[in-house]
Amino acid sequence: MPPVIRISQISDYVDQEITLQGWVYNRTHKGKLVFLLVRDGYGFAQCVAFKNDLTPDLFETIVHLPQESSVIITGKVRSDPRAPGVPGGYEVGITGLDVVQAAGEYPIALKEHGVDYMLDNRHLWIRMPSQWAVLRVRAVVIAAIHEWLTDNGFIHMDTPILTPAACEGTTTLFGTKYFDEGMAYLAQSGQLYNEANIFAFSKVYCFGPTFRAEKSKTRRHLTEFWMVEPEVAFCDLDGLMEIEEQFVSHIVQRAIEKCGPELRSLGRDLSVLEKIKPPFPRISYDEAVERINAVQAQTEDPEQRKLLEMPWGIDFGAPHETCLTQQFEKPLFVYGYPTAVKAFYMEPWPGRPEVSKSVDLLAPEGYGEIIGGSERISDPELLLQRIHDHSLPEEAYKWYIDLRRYGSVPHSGFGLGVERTVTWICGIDHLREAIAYPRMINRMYP
RNA sequence: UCCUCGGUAGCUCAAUUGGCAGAGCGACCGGCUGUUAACCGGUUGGUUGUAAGUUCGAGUCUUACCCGGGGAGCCA
Repeated sequence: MPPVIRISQISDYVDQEITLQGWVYNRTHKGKLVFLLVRDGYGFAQCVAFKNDLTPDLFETIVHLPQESSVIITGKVRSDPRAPGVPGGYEVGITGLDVVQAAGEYPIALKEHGVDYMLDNRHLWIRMPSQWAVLRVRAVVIAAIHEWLTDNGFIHMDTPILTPAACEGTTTLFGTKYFDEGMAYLAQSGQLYNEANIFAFSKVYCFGPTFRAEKSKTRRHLTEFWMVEPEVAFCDLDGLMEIEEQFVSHIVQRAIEKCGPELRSLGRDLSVLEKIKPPFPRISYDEAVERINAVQAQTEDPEQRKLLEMPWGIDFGAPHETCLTQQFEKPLFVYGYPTAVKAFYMEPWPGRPEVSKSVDLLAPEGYGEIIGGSERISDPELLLQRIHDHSLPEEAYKWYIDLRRYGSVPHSGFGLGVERTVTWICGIDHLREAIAYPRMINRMYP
């Protein structure tokens, strides 16, 4: 048997005999020839069977091969610009074919389907080129995250998933009974543990699933999503923004480098992504409010005008983020949010206690927030006061306050949402396609 | 939780004023040597989301409920 190759490497095997192990994605029957679009996990390649080249039995088998049948194909690779696939441009002239299994009638025809139907068949949907491509990009994004952080002195620390209470005391949590200790809650952030970890390791990050029991029903929310949270000792807000822009640029450039065919197959314009390099524009919350108000003043549509209303002091909604990010080609830093709309642990702006040393990173093209971060309070007295102001149980935060007693330093950190980042890089319009098995308010199957 | 749109064949959708339940795709059979979700001919396919009501007659009108899409809020 000729060597088994990966379709992603097919261009290295022109004019050579090869073997493909894969599945029949599509079959087109043209009388005396049959086109099979075969996928092997690494790509999609057209294989062509001519009646004159094969035994009558084998040709008849190929003519009737059901979609998604598993096959082992031998043949010769040739370059042909007509051949579709990922990457396209090469096809295999079939000389032999073994059917591993002839598939039963497949639920997903290569036609239009509704979202609900596709999500019910998510375990099969991930085989299709668009979903396959997005999930390949996701894997590269995750690898790039680990790569950049490791190369830049960060150590990966795992933080607990079962936690005793709300870390930020804001969002709704999933609870479960925990033996005789009362309730445990699924983590919504590893940040507070990260803050403990930096005093041992200086630069750390956690990476894991995050759970929010909010009844959000939008294209930007999942109840279970993945977040990477770096935290850095001796780092202020400016230092944090420098890290973030280097980090995000690396992720995007790696995606272009390693997933060009996948991104192109999704219809993504790579020249847009190639511009994602430091420095990123930085504007204050104050300026952002002014910019939104300026756009709002020129908006004719009364409905849109109402959505863009933006008095100083409120947090951005989706329409505000869209309005801002459409003004820039690169991701946009907005820093200095009102203290009142942010978490209790954020350092106040010097001389402006109503503003916090916080910064969000908004992805361009209307994709919106992919990072939330801040400099953390380092003074123990101020931290204690904030805990009281937010009516949080002091006893539960004893260990966290300890961190400010024993060698406190200015420190900062952020959280990057993996699915939002993948959604933006891929240019798709819904978060649910950026994870293999999305968990949403009314979906837990499959 | 709120606003809004929808639920008819395996899938995507039609069905005029309340008057015979239709098409495309899929599947199956046949034809075709360059298809890109091929195309052409034929066959197959129905508890119209559930329950009640109005009516000679309901996919269509009324009420309640269930399920889903899009948006808002909240956030990554």
